[in-house]
Amino acid sequence: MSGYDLKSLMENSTGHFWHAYHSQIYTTLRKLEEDGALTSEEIEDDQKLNRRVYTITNAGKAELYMWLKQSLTEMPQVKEELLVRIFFSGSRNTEDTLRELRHHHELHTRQLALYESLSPHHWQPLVGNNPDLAREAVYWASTLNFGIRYERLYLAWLEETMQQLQNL
Amino acid sequence: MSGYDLKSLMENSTGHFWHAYHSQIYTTLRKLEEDGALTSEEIEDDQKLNRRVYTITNAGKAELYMWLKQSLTEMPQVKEELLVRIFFSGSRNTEDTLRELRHHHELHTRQLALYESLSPHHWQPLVGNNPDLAREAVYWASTLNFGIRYERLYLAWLEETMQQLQNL
DNA sequence: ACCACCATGTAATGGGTTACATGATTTG
DNA sequence: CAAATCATGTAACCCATTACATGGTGGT
Repeated sequence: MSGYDLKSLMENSTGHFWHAYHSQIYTTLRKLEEDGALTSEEIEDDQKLNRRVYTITNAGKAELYMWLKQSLTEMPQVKEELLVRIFFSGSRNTEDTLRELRHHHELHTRQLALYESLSPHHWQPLVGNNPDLAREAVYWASTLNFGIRYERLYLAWLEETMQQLQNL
Repeated sequence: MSGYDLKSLMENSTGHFWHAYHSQIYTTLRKLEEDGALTSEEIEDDQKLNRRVYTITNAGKAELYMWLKQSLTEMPQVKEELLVRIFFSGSRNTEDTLRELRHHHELHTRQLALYESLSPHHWQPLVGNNPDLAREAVYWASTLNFGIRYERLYLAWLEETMQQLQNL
């Protein structure tokens, strides 16, 4: 697919656990082509809409499988800016902190609704009776499930924290 | 405090939502001193143990308060490598995936136990009857609480995912 | 006409990681 | 005497973000 396609696909699939800006995607695709992991061809679409479409090579697939083969042994380190802000909020006006938390409560409520609307049975028709896709779908569903659980955790934590601040 | 102190403090306080390597800490402290947010003095400890101890300036405090004043309006974007791996695990041997998940289950079990052992009433004695510290402690407890909830979510998700993979 | 979306790139900067580098003190 | 911990730094590199930059298509 093209850089643009990849960007769109990422936005509504891996977006909640891995994202990239278009600038990074285009430069990385070029670099991967240099390394031999991808090939590309420019497609001229009659009406001069130029798209550069990439295809993974066998070497590229081999690299992916290699990456999967060696397990991740460390716990990924979290970076949550909102928690840093809460950590230093002792010197802050409580009402300001509450306003910020309420705003994030709204954001995460919307995010949860979005994930729930993407629930597995929605893409069931796409999978159809292809057993390979059905197998992959289990893994995709698992990552979506993480997203749903994460949003629920976030909302529960926000609610508990707001409650505690109101009791100060 | 010194760079070394900061590093140790971060490891057992903000570690689960913000971390930094010593190389970054030392260079950033120097940069903040240049910017006038910190001052430092070298302390020679009789036995020639040189420590460079930093103190925040009023300008530095003002910067911190400014940063707190302007709310975070965007949702911080998550980057979870394990989820990327799961997303691409359709082509993988199920047993390999399960082994990796089991390993992470162990890691997160240990992490949860650690957080639970740090539970707020443990640092109650430190706070004593200082009302300023008591106020701050509410915020610190809130971030620790997030950590505990996060580890529980992670474990529940791992268990559900392992169950589903075993049913394949 | 303007806006949203399709489509692609480069450049500058900033942030973060790994590796290189050193040396003292304390504990088993 | 070896290992862990205290203590500090630099350099190279890589990854990621923001800003700069361009131009076509389709709908209201």
